[in-house]
Amino acid sequence: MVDWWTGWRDRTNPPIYQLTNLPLHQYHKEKTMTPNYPVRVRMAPSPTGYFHLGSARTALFNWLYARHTGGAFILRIEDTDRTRFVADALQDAMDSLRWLGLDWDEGPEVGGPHGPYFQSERLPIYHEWAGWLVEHGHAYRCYCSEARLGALRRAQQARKENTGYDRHCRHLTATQRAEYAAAATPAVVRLAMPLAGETSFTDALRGVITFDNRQIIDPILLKSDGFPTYHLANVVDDHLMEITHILRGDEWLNSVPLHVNLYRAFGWEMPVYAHLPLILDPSGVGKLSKRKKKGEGGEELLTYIREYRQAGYLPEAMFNFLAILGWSYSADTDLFSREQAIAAFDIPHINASPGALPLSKLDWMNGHYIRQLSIPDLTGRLAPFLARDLGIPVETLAEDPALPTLAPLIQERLKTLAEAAAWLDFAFVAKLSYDPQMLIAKKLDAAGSLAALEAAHKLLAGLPFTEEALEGPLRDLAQELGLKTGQLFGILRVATTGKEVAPPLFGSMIALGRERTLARCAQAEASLRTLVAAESTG
RNA sequence: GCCCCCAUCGUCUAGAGGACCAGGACACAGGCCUUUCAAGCCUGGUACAGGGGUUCGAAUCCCCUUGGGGGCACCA
Repeated sequence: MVDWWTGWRDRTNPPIYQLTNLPLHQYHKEKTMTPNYPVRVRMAPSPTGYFHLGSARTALFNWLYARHTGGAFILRIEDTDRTRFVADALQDAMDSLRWLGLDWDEGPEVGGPHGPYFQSERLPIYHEWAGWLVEHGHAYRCYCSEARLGALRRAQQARKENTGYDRHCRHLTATQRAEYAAAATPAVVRLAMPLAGETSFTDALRGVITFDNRQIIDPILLKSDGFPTYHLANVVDDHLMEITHILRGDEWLNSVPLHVNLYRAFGWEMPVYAHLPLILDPSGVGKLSKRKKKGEGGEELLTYIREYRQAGYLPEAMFNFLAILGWSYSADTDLFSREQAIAAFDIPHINASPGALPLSKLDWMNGHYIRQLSIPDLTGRLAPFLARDLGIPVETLAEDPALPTLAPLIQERLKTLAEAAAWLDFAFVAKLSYDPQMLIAKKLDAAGSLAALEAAHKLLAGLPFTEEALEGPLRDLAQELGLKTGQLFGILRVATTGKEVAPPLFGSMIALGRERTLARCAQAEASLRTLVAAESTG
């Protein structure tokens, strides 16, 4: 067991979050140093919805940083909002994390020395520290009703002033407080922000950032229902859980000065902050997390990890893709393994600028990883998707001897596993249904196509069903008939698969087997005869 | 409205004052291969938002403008 805490304390390099007057480019040189101690980082999802793509990226970066430094990745559940609680959101988050291979060292189901890891189970801790702040004059109880707050806001809006709390309760006298307390008036606890001056901090990606303290008006720390707000809970827990680095979404940047003042009030050492760039909608407009939007082709834009999983993306592709969302592995490739990512991960190569979700790259990347799969692996992964989309029990499918023959035929054609059914349905239906017109080859009529098919049918009947045995004779036949191979094979393709675009012909026929292939030739001949008859009468 | 962040090909990005008339990837276009579709290989086009500085020298540092994003809850 690594004594990370000692290592952290004993580190000789100055902490990079110390305020610096260095110009940014100089600062960037400094920040390249990777901590010479194991970091403690956390992912803190809120169970108010399914696990989002952006959350997964944040989780991944934290996980990579922990693994890179030999540190710890902690999972903490921020379930302090009782009104937005979603029952299966926690399970979804854990499933998504595990699917991506992001294991946590402390947290739900694994425990750890800093528990509990559910904020709803840490209420006494928040009460204790909120009370401490009040006692020491860094916070105060506020008895303002929501009605008063609402009226205040409307008045401010009417006067076109900035909205915000008027600090009414900050100035209560001791006797007034005693009266409220005696009457058991519901109260919240607010942070007493400095009334003037500035708060600065260093973001590991952006350098020093300074805010005017007047911008933040005494935010609520403890709600009247006894639950903490994010601000209190996250500062208290990060300190108590000995978090050293916070990598989180850019949307938190504006509340850092609040957090800084909380750390100061407590007298606690601050962690290193790195605010990750937001992932924008593929159109580049708006952040991804807002709401379901439509993609360019009007298709649903996937936002939850579970949706990507169901759409047939591989976890290894997703991992790789998520890793390039704001971080660059190297100047000349986007493809890398989990191990390579761990070895290379660093803060300096995280990009501070927000970017659109490059979904076409995900498709390419997923196709790449599908092509890397061994055939047994591929068939194993394909089975649940085919079962789902074809309505066949998985067990039946898993035992189907045709599957290992079919899988390699489409391996290099797939962008997602979910596309498999559309390619392979022909092998799993009793009878094909398709437009007979497709049987007529280019530059041929129905009669000519029929003659070609009959000849091929006859030839096929006497041939062994192997790739080598089929190809030569069929090519020779095309020549004998004075046809291009494309013409003859096209007819056979439609006859056997019912599609003009299908997996390679001979492989498809072999997977189908002699019997079914010949039956489909016969079926196609019947269709063509009808067309011939129609042509001669019409 | 106020505050904060960001700004390189269509998109994601490399870039830490000279190695950049800017490299890679995806996408796109053309070609090769070819039984369809893919895959693969080859080739191609397109970018430092604009304007001022600093410097012998700026994609890189500073300022302004513009554009984009985010935040301003008893949500996280």
